[in-house]
Amino acid sequence: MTPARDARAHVAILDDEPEIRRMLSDTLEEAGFRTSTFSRATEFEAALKRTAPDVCLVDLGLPDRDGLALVHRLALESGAAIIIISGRAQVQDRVTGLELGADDYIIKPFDPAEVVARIRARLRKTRSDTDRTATVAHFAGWTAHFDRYLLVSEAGEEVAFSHAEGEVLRLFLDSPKRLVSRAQMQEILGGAAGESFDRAMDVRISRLRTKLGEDPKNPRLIKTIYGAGYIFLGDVRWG
Amino acid sequence: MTPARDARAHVAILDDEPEIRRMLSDTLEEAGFRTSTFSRATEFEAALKRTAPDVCLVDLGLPDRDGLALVHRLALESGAAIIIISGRAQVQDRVTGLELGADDYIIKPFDPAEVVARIRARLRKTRSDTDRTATVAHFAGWTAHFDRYLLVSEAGEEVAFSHAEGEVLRLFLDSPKRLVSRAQMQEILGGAAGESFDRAMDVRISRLRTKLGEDPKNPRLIKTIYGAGYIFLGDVRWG
DNA sequence: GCTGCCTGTTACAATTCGTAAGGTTTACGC
DNA sequence: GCGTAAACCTTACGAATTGTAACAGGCAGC
Repeated sequence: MTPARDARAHVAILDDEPEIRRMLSDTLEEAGFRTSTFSRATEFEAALKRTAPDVCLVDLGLPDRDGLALVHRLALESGAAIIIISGRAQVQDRVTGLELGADDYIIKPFDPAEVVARIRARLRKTRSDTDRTATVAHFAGWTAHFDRYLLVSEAGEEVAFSHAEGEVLRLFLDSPKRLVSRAQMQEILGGAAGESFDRAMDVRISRLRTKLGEDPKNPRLIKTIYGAGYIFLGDVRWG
Repeated sequence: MTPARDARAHVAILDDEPEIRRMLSDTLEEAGFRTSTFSRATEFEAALKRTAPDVCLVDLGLPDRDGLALVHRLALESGAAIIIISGRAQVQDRVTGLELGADDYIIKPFDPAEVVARIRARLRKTRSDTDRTATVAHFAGWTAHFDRYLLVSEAGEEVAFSHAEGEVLRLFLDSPKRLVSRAQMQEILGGAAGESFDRAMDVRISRLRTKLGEDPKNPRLIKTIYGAGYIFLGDVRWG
């Protein structure tokens, strides 16, 4: 149903030094991660609109943006684990970095092996509850059976959903309570770029909302973020 | 009144040095955690059967048990976040500690403030992915529901706010009674630099003020500091 | 062929939010 | 006090974004 996603965890690396980018990227690829590297914050942010990495490695000493402010925004908006890499070794730096939402703080110079270990530690906690093979999900009084294309309400009502609707629903259930941009949807659902795909997406979501019994004026599960994407509220439990 | 369940997160401390135990315990209590301390692994394990802490701080240099083995068991059996505290500073030590299931590794001697920050970082992710970002805030007779984009007054009136307005409101509620400069807003709200962003910001704030029912002549909640920024007055309570 | 279902497309309505423009307030020098 | 410049507020407007109804093509099964 979902297109064969890359099973490897995706690590985004933001550092202005090419040496370090390459070193990190090589080490991480070797350790079994998928990586993408960026030298500038703007570039990095643009990429985040298209794809949602599992971990972000962020160097604080960026030329084009205040690193801490970037971390703060990431922490609020992205579901990724955020690991700061920094030359600033003062305790106060580490404390403020962590308070602003970073999940870890690694000091330069660092040992690549430790970076790998710390990334793994983060992924264990973040990812553990996402069973990739699961076919049943519970949320907001509904039970979705992806193998039978069926939604079952608490009262026992059954509502069938289609393949296209299921793709969207699964995408939402895979990352509840975080922003899913249209670009990400396009990437994952494999739509052709362009204006018309947006309309198709709208329609898919509209139909899904109807089946979930959402009030059009005031949807409680699938929220629209104007100019940014959608966010699925509701606690999700797979299995 | 029935004793309310202790809402504070519970940190279990296992260290054989009384000095350190006391120091950690004092700092953490002061930081708003509930603590319990243990000097021996056996004692600690016995306690775990009765109560499930949210975080375990474990010193590796224990007299009565191999610390790493203990960490490994904890990682498998307990849902707590595990933070190793150790005098062993080699990269290899850290890597094996993390691989065995620890969530963080702090080297002695450490700064208490960093321990607090790292514990908080762990709790953010572990505690329940759901309230990663708090979603309800009370202030000045209002209750803001960020998940529903709704302000509810004491009288029960509901006022919807948009995403852009919510961003600003959240920024204020995150740092009440402190000056928030326009530069900070720009960084955090991710606006492009330039004159035009200032005007946009003005409008956002104006609209927010209107929804909060502020008297334009005499705003009580969002105060303008001419030439510097804004300051949000009003006591904020999250949750 | 026909029928039913799924899904994209079109068209139009509704909403959001930045921008422009003009008014008001503040700070500061006189 | 007054004048001026800069900062700030508000309103109205319009471009961009999103929602949804209605239509049409495609593809199964019969």
